Amino acid sequence: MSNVFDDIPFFDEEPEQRRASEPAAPPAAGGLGIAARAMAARDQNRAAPDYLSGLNPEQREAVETVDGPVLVLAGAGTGKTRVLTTRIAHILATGRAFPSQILAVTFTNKAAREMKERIGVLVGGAVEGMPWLGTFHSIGVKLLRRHAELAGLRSDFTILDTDDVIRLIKQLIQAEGLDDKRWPARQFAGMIDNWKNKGLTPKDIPEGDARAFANGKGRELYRAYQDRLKTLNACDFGDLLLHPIAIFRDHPDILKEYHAKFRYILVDEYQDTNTAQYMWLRLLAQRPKGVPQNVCCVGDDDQSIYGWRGAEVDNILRFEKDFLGARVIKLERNYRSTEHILGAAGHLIAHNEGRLGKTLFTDRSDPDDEKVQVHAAWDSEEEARAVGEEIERLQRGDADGKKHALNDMAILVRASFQMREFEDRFVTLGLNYRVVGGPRFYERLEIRDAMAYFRLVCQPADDLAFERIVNTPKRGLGDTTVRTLHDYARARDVPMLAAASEIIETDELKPKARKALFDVIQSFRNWQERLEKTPHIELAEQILEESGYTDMWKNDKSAEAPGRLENLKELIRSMEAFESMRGFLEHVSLVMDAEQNEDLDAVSIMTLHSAKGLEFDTVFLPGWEEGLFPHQRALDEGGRSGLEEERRLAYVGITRAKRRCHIWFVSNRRIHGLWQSTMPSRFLDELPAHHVDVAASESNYGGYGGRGGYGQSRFDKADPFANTYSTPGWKRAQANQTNATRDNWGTRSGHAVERIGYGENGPRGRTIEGELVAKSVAETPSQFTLGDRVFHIKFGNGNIAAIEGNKLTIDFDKAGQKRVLEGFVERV
DNA sequence: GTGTCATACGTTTTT
DNA sequence: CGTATGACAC
Repeated sequence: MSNVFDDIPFFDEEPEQRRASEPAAPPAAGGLGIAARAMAARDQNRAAPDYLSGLNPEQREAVETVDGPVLVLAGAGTGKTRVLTTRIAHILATGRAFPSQILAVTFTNKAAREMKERIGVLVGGAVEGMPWLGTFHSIGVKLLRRHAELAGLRSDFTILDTDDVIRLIKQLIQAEGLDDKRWPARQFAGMIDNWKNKGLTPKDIPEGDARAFANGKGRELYRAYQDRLKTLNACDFGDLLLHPIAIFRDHPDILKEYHAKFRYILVDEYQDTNTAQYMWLRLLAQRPKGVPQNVCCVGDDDQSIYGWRGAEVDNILRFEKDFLGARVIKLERNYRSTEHILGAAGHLIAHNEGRLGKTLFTDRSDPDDEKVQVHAAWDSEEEARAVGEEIERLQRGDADGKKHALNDMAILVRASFQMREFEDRFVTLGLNYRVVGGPRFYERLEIRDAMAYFRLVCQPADDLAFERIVNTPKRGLGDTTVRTLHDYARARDVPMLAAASEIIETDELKPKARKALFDVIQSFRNWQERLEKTPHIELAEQILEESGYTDMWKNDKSAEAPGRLENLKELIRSMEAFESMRGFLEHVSLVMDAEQNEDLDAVSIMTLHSAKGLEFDTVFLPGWEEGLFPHQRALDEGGRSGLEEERRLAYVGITRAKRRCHIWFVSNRRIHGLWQSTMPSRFLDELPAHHVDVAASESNYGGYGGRGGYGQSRFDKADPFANTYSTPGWKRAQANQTNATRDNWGTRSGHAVERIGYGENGPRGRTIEGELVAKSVAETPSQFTLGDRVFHIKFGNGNIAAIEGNKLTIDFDKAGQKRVLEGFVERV
């Protein structure tokens, strides 16, 4: 392997120097590089390198099958990240490539960071030497900075975030003379995003799409948007992928250089790739016949939950066709969860069609392991209360004698509005919680303002930044002045800051505005001069001081003002980690998250989507009701595939749990301000009885059980007939319970034994027995008949209009037609 | 330019 | 029902 690298063009500064002074192959030992350290690690034990020990056979195969295409189907909790990082370490240790010759792509910055850290641990020391490990977007930026001119940009282009994009589009819509209320900029931004996810440029978009917006001007508007970006020397997120794709396509010589450069390619979360990312990857990974395609994609089709934003599960299903001779390795040994949790999750996901079909298993089996618990509550308030109680019980340790940390518990919801009820409850309880994934640091008003100042100093052509802060703080440069300036700039095709310098020489503006504008220009000239001389942190402070921005908040007497000032300080502090203001800006445009406080012991509350990749000892999954989960809109707009994605989301939720998983559903939930009667989720029906307990004791089926004061719901207080009322559904349900199958809403299921191992039913094996509860139609006839007059606590009196098993459709006198479980009504 | 009223809307989200 | 955004008046 002596001279194989000689012909490889290097683009990295570091290897470039090395090539000039040293042999091309990675240094054997003693060097400072990551490869050298890895090789040293290998040499210590030639037979079985350290880093390979402790891998199971499949993991080891995935690590050691380094040449040729490999698809690793890694189920939840099967050591996916470990495989990826070890594989990289292996490539380095065996001297197959320099760190800079490995392209490793992730979806989130967090994943990239984690991977870097873990490779560092394996190889010893920090991983400065992996310049091409990052997100699709951060690698896209890197590529684009090098070849910007081929995309009609300068290499110092700015990256716009969604907020900038929307403001820009709004301007364009108005410029077209269109009504921006009828054609919301936000919506069009979404459309552009979707097009770009599919790799479509203005000429490629379907005629129907083009017509659907702005009186048929969709395509022109998209084109105008791209033109505007070019004049602004700016990019949106989609362009970070699309521009490189276009460059690779139009310049085969450049693509060839990268082919030579990237000897090994790895992709994480492959099931989440969209069409544009797929195109990008294929361009880089596919080689002429006979040339090895060393590409390794890792993913899990069962965890594909981003179809709605353009991810194509097909990409993973199609891998073997795209890369002929691909080795497919399944990782099914789970190191995370109990067999009950895996059993429940596996049985649920088996209801999906078109899977690649994995079955997670574990050796660990402990008779003390808790089954997955299904709980019922009357309404969402009681749900929050009961979850809070369970959390406190675990915390105190009365459940199993062990005290559990709040950090090991999480509540995973389908939609963020569900969080509020939990937050309210936890505030009253004084229970620490943390909301993960909410509004982010860099999206805050004051941070965005400050960033706009910095952006404009570094990039004088950034008109969006200019418009944002030209009158913040107030300088008497109102709408009219800005519009005049805007038109002036557009007419001459120059950036607004430059136009401002010109316009103050004319008499187009009123003297007052002219003076104010002059001061702004002077300030920016000043700061720009200091950019190279002054340390960026000092400069940042000076900018915020001299512009009057910090004063603006100091003089603000509102409650948030102190917090905003604190955030600005935090912003300055976070700049310390960067060597220049430009470096910082680049980081922020790509990494919108800020670290959470890990020291505090707190329950995590987050959406199921943001829980992917995480794990907790105890997981609470509230809101398993038809319409919410699966979500009605997913059903309406996505049909069967929409339902399957919801089911995958449920699967993701359950598999986050290591030891305990509590699922909840309620009978009444407030949706859009109105109380709605809700049906238990169909996913509950799809859980295997064998691994699930229906917990009756604590909550008394939403307060209906009436055993002791504990479960008293406000229903009991509100209704004088509560006691008599508490009988029908619940008592019948209890009477119908069989030993193995506890059946919660009065439907007799009858399947006592699970006959088919979870996951063994092939793609078409839809008949799955041993479910928790039989399907909607009950085997026992309803005690009600059509036309019966009934009473419901929330909806009052009504007549039965239809009966399906235990589900009644009732025309209520006041509340209109609703579907409710028969257990919740009483004949009058 | 700021504050107040009216109206619309109401999954999931990274980069 | 609650929030977020926009229009309009002061």
